[in-house]
Parts: sequence; C-alpha cells; structure tokens
Amino acid sequence: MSRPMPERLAVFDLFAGLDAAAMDDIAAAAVERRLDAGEMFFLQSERAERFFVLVDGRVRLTQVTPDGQQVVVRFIMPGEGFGLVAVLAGNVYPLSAEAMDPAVGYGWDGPTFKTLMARHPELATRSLSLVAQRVHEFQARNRELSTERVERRIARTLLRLTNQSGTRQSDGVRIDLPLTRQDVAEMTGTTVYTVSRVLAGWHEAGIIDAGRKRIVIRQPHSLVAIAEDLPPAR
Amino acid sequence: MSRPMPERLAVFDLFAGLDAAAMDDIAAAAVERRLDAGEMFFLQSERAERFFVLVDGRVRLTQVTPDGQQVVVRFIMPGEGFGLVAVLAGNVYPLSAEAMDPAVGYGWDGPTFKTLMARHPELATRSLSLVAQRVHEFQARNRELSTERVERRIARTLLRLTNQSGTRQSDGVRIDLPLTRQDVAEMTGTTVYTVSRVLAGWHEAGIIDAGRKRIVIRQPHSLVAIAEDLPPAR
DNA sequence: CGTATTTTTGAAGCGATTCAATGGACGTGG
DNA sequence: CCACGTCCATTGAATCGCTTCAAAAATACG
Repeated sequence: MSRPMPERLAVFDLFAGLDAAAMDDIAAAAVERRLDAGEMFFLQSERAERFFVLVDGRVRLTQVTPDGQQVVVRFIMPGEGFGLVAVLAGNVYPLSAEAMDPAVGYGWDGPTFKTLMARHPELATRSLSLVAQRVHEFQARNRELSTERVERRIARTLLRLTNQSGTRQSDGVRIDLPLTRQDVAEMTGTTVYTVSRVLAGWHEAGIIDAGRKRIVIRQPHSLVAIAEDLPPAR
Repeated sequence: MSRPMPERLAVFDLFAGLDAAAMDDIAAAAVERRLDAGEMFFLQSERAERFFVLVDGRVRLTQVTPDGQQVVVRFIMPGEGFGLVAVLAGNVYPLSAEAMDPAVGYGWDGPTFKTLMARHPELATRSLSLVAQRVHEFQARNRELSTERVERRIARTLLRLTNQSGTRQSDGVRIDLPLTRQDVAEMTGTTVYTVSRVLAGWHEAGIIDAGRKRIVIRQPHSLVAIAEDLPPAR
C-alpha cells in the first residue's frame, strides 16, 4: 500500500486530459495494491468502497448467479478501470475481480473520488464518458444474447478478445489470455460442450487453431463473416 | 419549444438535491418538446445531440438489430431520463424513442449540459449515479439472458414492469402499459408464440389474467417463485 | 359490420443442452 | 526423464426447450 507515481496515471483513459496539478492531487489520494495470481481485488456482494485502475497484469471479472452459475463478465487489461460503477452507485460489488497474473492496481474510495471530481470537473466528464461506454457495451451484448445464435456469439466474443489482447503471429492472431473453453462458455452464455464443438468445427475449416487454453485466429475475415452472418464464401 | 417551469424539475431523479438557484440555471437551458402518440423523440443512428427527461406520457425505447430484428429495450415513465448516455458519450443514439401517448419532455444538448455540470458538481455526481444504475440494470439483464430460460425471463420482465407501472386493482396488480405479446417477446428475447403459450399456462394456473394488450398479475408471489425458481407450492 | 390487428394453437424440426465417458495436455515428484 | 495425477478438451447419444410456419380464433375499431 504505497503511493503511486503521478506520471503513470497519465496513460489511463480515466485521467486523460488532466493537467499536472490535477494529476498530483489525484495520485496523492490513490492507494496502490499488489496481488498475486489468483488473489481477489474484491468479492461479489461486498460493500463497494473502492475502485481500481489496473496498472499491470490482467483481471478477470466474474459474477455468480443466484442459482450458482458463473458468468465471466469481462477481462480487464492495464489502463482500464473496474469497480467504478458500483462505487459511484454506492452499492455492493455486482461481481468479483480476480488477478489472473501478479497484478498492480491503484485504488480510490467513493468519498475521496467525489471530492476529486468536485475539484476537477474534467474528471467527472471523463468518468461519465467511460461509464456511458460501458452501458453501450452491455447494451450491445444484450442485443446479441437475445437475438443471436451461439455460433455467432462465440465468433463475436473471440473477435472482441482479439481486439482487446491479440498479438500478431506468423500464422494469425493469438488471443493472449489463458482462456479455457469454460471461460468462453461463460462469456457467451452457453456450455463447455457447445464451445468445444464449435471450435472444433472452425478448426476443421482452418479458421482457427486451438489448443489447451490457447486460441489463434488464422482467418479473422471468416470469423467476421460468421459474426455478421455473411455468406461464408466470397 | 417553450421554457419549462423550474419547480417541475425538482421531482426528477437527475436533479434531486440541487438548490433553487441551480435549478433555475438548469431549467433556463432546457427546451420543452411535446409529441403526439407515435411520434419520435429521436431515431436510432441519428447523431445524439439532445437527451430528455420525460415529464408526461410514456416512451418506448426500441432497437433494431443489423439483421432487422426489433428489440424493446425498456419503457420510460415520467421523471426518468433517456438518451443521456448517448449524448455524454458523443455517439449516435443506439435506439429509437417513441411516444406511446401524447408526451412532454425537457431536453438539453451535450455542450450545454457539460457546462451545467461544471457549474454544478452535484449534477455530475447525480448523472454518474444514474448512468451507473443503468449499467447495473443491463448487467442483470445480461446475466438473465445468458443463464435463464424463457419462462423465468418473462416472469422477471412482468415483475419489473409491475414495479415500474403497476396499479393495484381488486383482483391483483395491473400493468399500465398497452403491451402486446410481441412487445413482451422483444423484451425477453423470444417469440410471440412462446409468450402466448407461457401466459396461457399462467392464466390456466390462475397466476395472471390476460387479454388483448392487458396483463393483470393475480398472484405476484407465484410469479416471484417462478422468477427465482423456487418450488411452486409452499 | 367488415376489416385489421392481436392472440392462440398445432405440428414439425432443429439447435443446443445434458450426461457419461474417453482422450489429451501439463506439471510435479520421484 | 519417466510416471502419475489433475485439469482441460472432446465426442456420442438422447432429450428437450424453443422456434418456425401455417392457419384459425378472438378482439378492437372505424
């Protein structure tokens, strides 16, 4: 729990466009937290006191439904924030945040952040844009879930993950997350079995290359075609 | 397009806790818009210039998917805002807003509202809470759509609508919206046929009373039991 | 009344789930 | 470096929930 460097904040979406003085002020109020792989930043249904911006590592956000099913809500990469919505709404955390690797985050509690927003109106505007963007994402995902079939949802999810954390390789784009079929199933609202079958089919067609916790997209355009429901060949 | 009365703003979530001076300032910047039933406040994919707070009437928010399917996102009742997220994010409207009755709304454009937020920090905080709440709703709905069966989703949707616009009657609680089976289907991500069958089953069991564009909940606890997946009898 | 909209119902079909069981990959310790 | 145990992925077969299409019935409305 040490004091973070103000310069490092500048790279984060949430703090874009703030001047040096504001940055100092905000950084002074932050608390650094370092976690090992598998440790939790916070747990679902705890009172939401503090939100974080991820500096290093990766974080998995999961939610457990009342009847015990688990859902992967999203992954957080360095520079992104998590928990902000719950803190601002003054609720409990609606999901759990687990470090997938050794991770470092900066945290602020609600009252502190509100004070900061009052002092720096630009911060409030940025927060709003970010949260608004989050609404868009969820809305899009909602529409997907209610109108699209599983294969398409999986295609979309892989493409999204590719944008978020894909690295080019000689044979395609690799998704840089240790994703199990179970994870993909929990993100798309289906089962491990179906994911396995779908991926097997795509592998057959040469669209992807998949192994244990490893997915490489060999033909992104084919995946886009599936996601957008275009005729496969043209 | 006349000037709204500041006192009327006080009842709205968005402006709760603001003092009279602030209210005057905000009201002075608002534009009133009056629509007949069937007219649109705005259309999906127009540039989002202005958001509204509904003063009177009811508004249906719908979204059309790329492949032409329609989804009912939610209904807006007096006192609620709509379009805020799109305006703050500076995007196009992700959905269309249609007046179901003759409706009255107050509107603000983005730059104006940002200026107002800078002058009244309390307004920024309130906006954030509201948008945050919206995120929660969508997140909950996401979880529903990805893990629950149709019957449960319909039960939940009816309960939600009951909370939003239900009126007590001798024989139960009536949903005060002219809801077609099609509307319910579009809210729950299913088909007219399935909705009809499910409602018929519930009517059979005495849980609801339904007619053309009319649904009355006779046994809310039974519906809750279905929504929560509890054993029906106890 | 006649017409349009909304709702219901039947029957067929399919996509996805479920369960059970096998097969493969990885890490660890001997 | 091999052998073992564990976790992860695959596959087949049975089943089911829901959709789809077609058509009729009910309700509202001018």
